[in-house]
Amino acid sequence: MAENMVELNLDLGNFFSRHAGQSPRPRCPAPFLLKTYDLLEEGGAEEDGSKIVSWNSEGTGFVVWSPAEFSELTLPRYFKHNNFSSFIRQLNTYGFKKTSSKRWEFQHEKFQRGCRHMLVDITRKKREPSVFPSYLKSSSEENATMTSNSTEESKDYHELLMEENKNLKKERLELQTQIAECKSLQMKLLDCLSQFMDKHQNKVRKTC
Amino acid sequence: MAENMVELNLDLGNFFSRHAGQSPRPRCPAPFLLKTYDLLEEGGAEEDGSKIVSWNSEGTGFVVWSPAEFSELTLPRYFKHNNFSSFIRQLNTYGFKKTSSKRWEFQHEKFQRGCRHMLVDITRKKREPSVFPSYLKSSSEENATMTSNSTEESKDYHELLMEENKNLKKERLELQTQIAECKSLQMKLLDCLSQFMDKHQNKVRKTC
DNA sequence: GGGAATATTCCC
DNA sequence: GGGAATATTCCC
Repeated sequence: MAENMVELNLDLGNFFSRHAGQSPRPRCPAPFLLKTYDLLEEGGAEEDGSKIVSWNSEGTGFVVWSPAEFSELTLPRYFKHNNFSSFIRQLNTYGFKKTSSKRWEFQHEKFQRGCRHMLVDITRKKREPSVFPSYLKSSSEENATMTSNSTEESKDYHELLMEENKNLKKERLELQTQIAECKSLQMKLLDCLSQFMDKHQNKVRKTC
Repeated sequence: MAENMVELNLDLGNFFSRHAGQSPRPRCPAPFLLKTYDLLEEGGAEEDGSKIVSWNSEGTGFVVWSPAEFSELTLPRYFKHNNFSSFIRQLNTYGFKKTSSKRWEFQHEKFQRGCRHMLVDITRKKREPSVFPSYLKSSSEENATMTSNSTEESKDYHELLMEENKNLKKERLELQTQIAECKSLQMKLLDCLSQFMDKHQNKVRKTC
């Protein structure tokens, strides 16, 4: 059914959110999420009636009933690979949780049957770009000061600093513009003055 | 011929170079380079004798004679896509240069016919992980102060951010001072002008 | 050409 | 599960 769907879902229209600082919510969901959702809608029922992958009974998550067939048959129709582990890696990247030890079931609060629109609320876990390679970081908690106020509500230190810096740069640009205008006006005034000088050379030499 | 070669060239054994800081030379070349080299060895001669892609006559670079066929036939046998532009992007990442405006010819000092072993000397241009999003960077060099003591060893994210923040505030103060001086000078000039006006009211009314 | 986001791979 | 390198895409 979705034979030619693999190359669709180009995320055109992400442009506006991309360079907008703290994009609060992208206009369209990540391709990975759309493909995973669509792959479930399609169902993938086998000839014998068994399923390869499907929503769980409540529609609050999904189950890969046959990882082998899922990898060989389903994945390459939606992605550029047929590795179950790469699929899992993506699920983790987007914050899905494995919710059963007995079967391959995954859930995400915002990934629900019938709620394709909610996918926009699912974002990648952002690894904040650190200057230090992770293997040089101390694993102990001596850095606790940095993460002290733990509530995820308030913007963290980085974001606040970055936001202030962004504003400062904007302000700098405005000030530089002001200075340019100032200097331009100065030139005009000086021109004007020199014209006076020329015309009233003798009389006004010592006025200023 | 190379039907099943696509998934080979896994870079096992790169472990030792990976976590070693400035890995001086990886044990094996990047998959992209091996594939590109191999794809040239294979040749890709057409039925009619024309070539899709080949080494140049000196063996110092290669030419894609038919981008369309190269994209449709060659690329997907070695890579997970059939986009010429993605291939070009990779060439740029590894420092290849387009060496002709008339045909799709590319060269890299270390990419020579018969020298598969030299591929280990070709490395990705490393975007050194910058703390600041590029769209916040001033394009001019006014921030030179920030990278003054250039040794990349010290300073983490917070420190860099705070330092930039501090510098921005200092800069703001300087700009504000400049503006104040500018305005002060303007006032003087205007004063001066008005004195002229007063003194030569009748004569010079239309000079400016 | 290249920056940066997302995808895929590899390893811990 | 997740860090990090490489690959692919998208945009400037």
